[in-house]
Amino acid sequence: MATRADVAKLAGVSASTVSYALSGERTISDETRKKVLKAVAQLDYRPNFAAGALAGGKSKTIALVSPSGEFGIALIALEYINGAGEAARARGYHLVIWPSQESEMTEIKTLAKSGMIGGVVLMEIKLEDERVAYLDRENVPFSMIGRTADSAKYSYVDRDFDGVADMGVKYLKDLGHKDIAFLLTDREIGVDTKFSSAVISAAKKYKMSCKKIKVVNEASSGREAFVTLNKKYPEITGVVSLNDIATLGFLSGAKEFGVDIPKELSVIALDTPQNHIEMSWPPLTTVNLPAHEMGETAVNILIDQIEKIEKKDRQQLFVGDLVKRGTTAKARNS
Amino acid sequence: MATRADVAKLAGVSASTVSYALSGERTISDETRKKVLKAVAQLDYRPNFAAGALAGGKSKTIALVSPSGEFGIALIALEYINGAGEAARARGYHLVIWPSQESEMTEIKTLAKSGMIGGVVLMEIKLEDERVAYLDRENVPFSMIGRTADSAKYSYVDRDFDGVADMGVKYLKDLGHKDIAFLLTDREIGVDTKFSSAVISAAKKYKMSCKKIKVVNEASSGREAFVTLNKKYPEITGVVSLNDIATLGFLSGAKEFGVDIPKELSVIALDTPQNHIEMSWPPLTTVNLPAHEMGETAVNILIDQIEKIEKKDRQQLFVGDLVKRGTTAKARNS
DNA sequence: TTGTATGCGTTATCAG
DNA sequence: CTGATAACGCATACAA
Repeated sequence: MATRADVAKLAGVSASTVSYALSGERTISDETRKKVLKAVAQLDYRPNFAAGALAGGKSKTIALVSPSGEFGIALIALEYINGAGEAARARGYHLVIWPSQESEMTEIKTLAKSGMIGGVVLMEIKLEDERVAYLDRENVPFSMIGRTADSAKYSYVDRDFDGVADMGVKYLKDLGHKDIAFLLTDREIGVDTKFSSAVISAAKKYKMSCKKIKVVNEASSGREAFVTLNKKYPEITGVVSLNDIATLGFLSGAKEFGVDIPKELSVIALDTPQNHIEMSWPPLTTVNLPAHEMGETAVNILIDQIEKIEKKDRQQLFVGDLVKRGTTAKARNS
Repeated sequence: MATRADVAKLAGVSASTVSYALSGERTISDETRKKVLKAVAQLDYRPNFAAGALAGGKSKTIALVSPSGEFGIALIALEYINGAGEAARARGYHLVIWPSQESEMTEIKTLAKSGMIGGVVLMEIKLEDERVAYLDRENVPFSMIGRTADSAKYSYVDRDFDGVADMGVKYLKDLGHKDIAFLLTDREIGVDTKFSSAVISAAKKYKMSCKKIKVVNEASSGREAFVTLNKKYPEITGVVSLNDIATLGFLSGAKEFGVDIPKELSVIALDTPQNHIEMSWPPLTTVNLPAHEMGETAVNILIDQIEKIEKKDRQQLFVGDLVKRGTTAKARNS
């Protein structure tokens, strides 16, 4: 394995020159740089991460604390992970996966002190999150996918809840719907609360009536939601769902009871994976979450922070795209 | 951050003694060990990975080359990843994620030469895989999730195709089914071929007739498969599916055409994620793939190899569990 | 613009 | 059983 010394010898320069030529930390004549780069290519030299981390005191490795993975979040999680991994590599960093059941503090501590981690990306953020407090206190650079209640001073990417809800609800409004319902889990965590009020205020903005139906992350629950809706709220013509599995059950329930989607009832699912493929018939109209891009961004703002690059956008909100498929149509009464 | 030297000083021993006390690479008196461990605890000392890798020449970091992620594999992939990550950590290793679009050789080379990788876990193995050949040639320890055509000499975990097919088909037989069909994608890669012949021979073993229906990974395709089946093969009472998305479409098609599942037709899906949650109504009977455990095992056999621990089981095949839910019942004609 | 020297925290090789 | 001491490959302050 070629080392920096080998490169130096071949290029006829000193070892440190090679370092600087590669890192750009000081000015180098064009001629020397060319010699160095040529030698690098010839020897197929790749810098040794461990040595770099040890000598420089800073590691070019980022840890991503990943959730253990229920089904629902799993798909999205992988998009985040791949996005983060790609962004890291693009900037010369490594991305370590740290599967963590809970907010295991010992894990986080080992991480922070292993000397091989330059920063941390956190997922599954709670409104009050002790991991955040700890990393902040220990001066470990970190960014979040999601955010705490007191996120003002931290770096994060998150969904733009209002934007997402608005996009979905407005589309129904444009199709002439006036009475809608929304399906949502009720897990007492930030996401649910935020989506709930976002949908409600979007409906209010467009002067639509809006009922909330609670579901859990299962098809059977979505089916029951349909039964409830069908019985209790016959006036409703449009449904916004925030759980794609329950949505599948909902569609299935409609089919079972002979209600035609989208002719009699429109359904739109929010917050679905970007590479959502057609899991239902008719295929579901969705507002996708750009998870891949969010993962990338989370890493990029973290690296900016590590490398002390000043950027304004240390907090970014994402909406995603409305993908019109087969479950939405003009309101039956419009 | 406490270093080994600090520990040595506090414990009143030499630096190297601390190393050996921790690694167990040479015999240490009980008394000294206790002193050392106490000092370690007091200072909350955590070894520095980078220094270890640099000095020892061997890194306690494993890279997992992860697929970019279509929907179909994504779920399973996350289970693999988390399993692998946990196993790695349990043995004092780190798991780096290396998202890789194709079998990008440059990526693999960077990896192998970065000096921070002690071994590699490969996913999405092709029958002929140049990454495998390269790692073998370069003497980089690796294990595979999946296997090449010439896998005899390598370490891997894989599904037991025959076992999985047998489990599913036998269950249908036990329910009195005699004429079955199976849904399968046809991507010209190892998995499809192996599952295809495994199902066919299981059917033959149990003296059942068996038709093959090709699908792609979409609900609409599953729906069409139902239409085909309904028209062309009315005698069939049981269906084995190897694609859970298409299966959803299949169920939906049955509902649309008023065919009762499971009374008139049984459906069982093979090779689904272990934490498969109820995506359909009625909930799908499945044979799960123990992906989490497979990820763990892939890492464990790799570490055995790295640490030159002799084990027989460097190749392991997995079947998984039959989970009986609501889409299977006694054959209508039995 | 470039070269020299030192140290990062370990592991491994010597001695004792 | 234990203690010195030399690498490991690189970054960086310092000298030229």
